[in-house]
Amino acid sequence: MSSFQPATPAKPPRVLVVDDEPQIVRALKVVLREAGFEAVPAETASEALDLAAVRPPEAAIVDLVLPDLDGVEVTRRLREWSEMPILVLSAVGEEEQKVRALEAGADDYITKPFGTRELVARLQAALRRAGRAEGEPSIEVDGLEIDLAARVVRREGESIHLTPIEFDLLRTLARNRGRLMTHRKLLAEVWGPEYVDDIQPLRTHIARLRAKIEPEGAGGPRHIVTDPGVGYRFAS
Amino acid sequence: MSSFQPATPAKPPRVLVVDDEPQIVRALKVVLREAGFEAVPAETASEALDLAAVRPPEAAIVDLVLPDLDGVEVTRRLREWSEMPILVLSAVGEEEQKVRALEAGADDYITKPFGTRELVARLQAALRRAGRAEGEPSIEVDGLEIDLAARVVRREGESIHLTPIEFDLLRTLARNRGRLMTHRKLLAEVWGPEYVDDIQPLRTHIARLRAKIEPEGAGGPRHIVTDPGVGYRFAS
DNA sequence: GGTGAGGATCACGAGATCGTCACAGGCTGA
DNA sequence: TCAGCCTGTGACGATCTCGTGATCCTCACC
Repeated sequence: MSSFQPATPAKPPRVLVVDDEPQIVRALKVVLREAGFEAVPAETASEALDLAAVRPPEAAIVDLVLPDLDGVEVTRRLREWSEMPILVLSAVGEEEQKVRALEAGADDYITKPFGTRELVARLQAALRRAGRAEGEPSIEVDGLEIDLAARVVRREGESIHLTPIEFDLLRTLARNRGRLMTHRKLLAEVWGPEYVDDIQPLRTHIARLRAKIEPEGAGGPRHIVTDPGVGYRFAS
Repeated sequence: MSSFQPATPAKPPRVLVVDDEPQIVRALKVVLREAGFEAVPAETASEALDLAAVRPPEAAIVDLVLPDLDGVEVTRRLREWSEMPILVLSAVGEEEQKVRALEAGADDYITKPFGTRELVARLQAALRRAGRAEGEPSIEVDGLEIDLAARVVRREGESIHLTPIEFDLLRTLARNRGRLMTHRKLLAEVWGPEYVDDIQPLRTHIARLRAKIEPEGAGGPRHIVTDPGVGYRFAS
């Protein structure tokens, strides 16, 4: 997902628009369509979160003021499992709010009234940034070798058979080695956003994965480390 | 890019600051240093482009108005070879300018006057996108290293295990280092707004946190300082 | 020297979370 | 059809986390 060419809109990128003022939603719908996007409207935070979970959009535009949760909270919840660009809209330009939103993981904070061209330009800038992917080298840590492209894992030179879920799990952890991955992030990445609450299967597969890749005699797990109450981490 | 391993980020990320008004440059220098960055100043576009070419910074903050070329042109030229986050500053908030800057490849457009905390928050948001690794800076104070993105805390290079509440507490204090955090503010941030009066649990967790992060033999706590009757402060 | 308020520390227990296991359903290829 | 593999489920004991309340410390003030 990198080229947003209004020219050939085979499948326009979907943008979640969360605002409880109908006229704003309507206006944004028009503006976005003209810019080559498809607006997916939501009036409340919970509706937005549900929509995003069922079918993740390419980006989200969230009003700060909503009937149930505020925009910052929506940002935080989306960020629990998604890296999608999030733009927060607001009538107030208070600095404290901006900092809160940006620290919660928003990509931009736009104060109303805003020009529609500016909005589109900012959205495209955010998408451009998000699209910059990185090549996947193979990873080697401590006798364990993970070839991401070939989908092969070796320990001490000997290849280990992993099931699809096990490999996805390991890949996700290894890509972010050293970094803590929350349960929700792992579940979203491996199973899909609608599974962010199903922790038990995650536990089971972590156990199976450990049985295959962790060295035998060691005291505790060396590669996949548990952070109780938060998630797992692939030790670097 | 793929080089993670901020492992031992003794070197602060460098940020190119391009502005021909000395007082702005000076102010930004202070702000950036406090936020854990090193400012590399340039007064003209050509100087900035040379500096960036010789030793590419992690990000750039560019004023729209410069003696030789304007900020949009600087953005365009940097974008010819670099993906670094670029923030454009300007006194005018005219939409046309914003669109031009963003379309030229700028990551954000900030209108003066701006709050310094907002600027830092936007810079960090842009870096988070760009690198993924160095987004939220890892804070290092006196042998204690807090990697907010990875959710890892190290003392003397050795990683320390913190429980979720302990980490949230430390993160909140560290993000506001130097600033006094009242009991109520800490409680609201870490436990939630409805717990602002439950001071005793806060005390307990501060004690546990200190036991883990404070150096052994020292006289009193060095990192987390008590302000009797008011709150706590993370010493910078 | 006594007193009191605010803070630090500690041990404890309730409750949440984790790892593990056996089992059953579903899918696939022989 | 059947065997083998993959996956999710539910239950269990083990482990960890966190708030509580008691106790101790520190310091200012009388």
